Amino acid sequence: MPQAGGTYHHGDLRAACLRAARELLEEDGSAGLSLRAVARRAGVSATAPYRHYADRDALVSAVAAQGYRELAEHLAAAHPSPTTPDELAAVAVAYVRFALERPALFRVMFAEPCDPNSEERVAATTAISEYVRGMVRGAFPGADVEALSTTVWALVHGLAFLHLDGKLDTSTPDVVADQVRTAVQALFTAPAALSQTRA
Amino acid sequence: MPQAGGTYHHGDLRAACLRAARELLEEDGSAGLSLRAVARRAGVSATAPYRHYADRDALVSAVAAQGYRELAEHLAAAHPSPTTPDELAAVAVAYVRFALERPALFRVMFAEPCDPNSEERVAATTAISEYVRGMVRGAFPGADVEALSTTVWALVHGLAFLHLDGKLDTSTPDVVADQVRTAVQALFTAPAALSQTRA
DNA sequence: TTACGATGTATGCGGTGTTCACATTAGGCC
DNA sequence: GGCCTAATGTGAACACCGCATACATCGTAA
Repeated sequence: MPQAGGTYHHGDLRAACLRAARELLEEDGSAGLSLRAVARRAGVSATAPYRHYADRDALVSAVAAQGYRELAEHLAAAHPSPTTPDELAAVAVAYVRFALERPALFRVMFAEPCDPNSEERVAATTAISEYVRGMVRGAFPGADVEALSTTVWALVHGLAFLHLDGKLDTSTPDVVADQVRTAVQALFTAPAALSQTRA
Repeated sequence: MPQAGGTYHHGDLRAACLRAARELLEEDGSAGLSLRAVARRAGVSATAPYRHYADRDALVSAVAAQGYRELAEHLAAAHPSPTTPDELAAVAVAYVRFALERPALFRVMFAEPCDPNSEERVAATTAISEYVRGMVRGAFPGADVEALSTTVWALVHGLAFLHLDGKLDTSTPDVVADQVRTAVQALFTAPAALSQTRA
C-alpha cells in the first residue's frame, strides 16, 4: 500500500501521472520515463496508471500532446502574428529556445511517428502547422503559402534539432539566437549571392 | 553454449554485433535493438558483446557512426560537388530519401546528444558538416559560408525529420522529392515575394 | 441499503541492461 | 614443442521494465 496517509482512490491520477512523467523527463531524460517510476512518484501501485493510459505509448503521446500545446503558446507569446522578417526571426528563436530548454520533452514530441490513433496529438500538431501557415501568409503575401510554410518550419525545426544534437554551437543562448536569426536572414539574402554568381 | 558447430571464440564478434544491430534496427525498429537480441543473433552469450562495447550506448554510437559514413557516401553519390541550385536540390533529395529509407537508423543517428566520448561519431558528423560547407562554397561563392551552411543543413535536416514524423505528405517518393525541391527552390524565391510586399 | 462500475492492488511472466566469477582459447616466450 | 598470460566467451544473478490477470476497495445511483 503505497498510500500511507492518503485515501484508496487517488482523486486525479490521470493528471498526476502526466505531471510525474514531465518531472521524470526533466530530471532523468526520456530514459527515466518509465510507467513504474511514474506510478511510484504518484504514490500508487505499478499497474494503477493502466486505468488511465492503455500502455506506455499512450502516456508518452499525452506528454507529447501537452508539449505541442505549450510550444504553440510559447510561439504565440514570442509574437501572436508576425509579419516582418524580424518578427518571424523572433518566433524562430523562440522555437529553438523551447527545444533547448526542454530537450527531453522536445525529443518525445518528435521521436516517433505521430500515430493516427492519438487524435489529441494530431490536433495539437495541426495547430502548430496552422500557426506557421498563418505566419507565412502574413509575411509573404505573394508566395506559395503551402511550400513556403514547409520551408520555414523545416528550417527552424532543423535548427532546433541540430542544436539539440550538439551539431552547432550552443555555448550561450545569445549565440544560439544569433545563429537562428542569421539562418532566417539567409532565407532572404541567399539569392542575392546566387544572382551575383549568375550575373 | 549457443555455438553448436562453431568455435568458442567467434572471430570477429565486434563486427558481427554491428551487423546484427543493423539488421534488428531494420526489422523491428529501435525498440528491437537490444544487446541481448544482438548477442542471440550473433550466436553468442548475452554478455559476450560487453567485451567489445562498454554498454548499450557504445554499440548504438557505433551504429550511428556507421550511419553517418553511409549518409556521406549517399550524398556524394547524388553529386560529389554540387554547384548549381539543381544539383544542390538533388543532394537534398538524397538526404531526405536516406532518412525515409532507413528511418530507424536515421533516428538513432540523431536521437541523443553526440557524446564527446565517441570520437568515431564526432569525426563522422564533422565529415558531413564539411561536405555541406563545401557544397555551399561552390554554390554561393559570395555568401557567408558558415551561416549559409547552417541554413542549408538545417533546412534539409528539418525536411527529413518532418517527413519522418509524418508531419508532411510521404505518400510516394516522387511527392517527397518534389516537396524537397520546392523547399530548396524557396530558398531562392522567397525574397522575391517579400520584396513584392515592400515595393 | 445495496449492487455495480470505476479505480487501485498484488502477483506473476517474460524481457532487459549490467556485473561478477569462471571457462576457454589464441598467441607470445622459453 | 610446451607453458603462461591476456583476450575472449559463458553462466548465474540482480534490479528494473512493460504488461496481463485476478482481486480489493470505494463512490454512487437505484
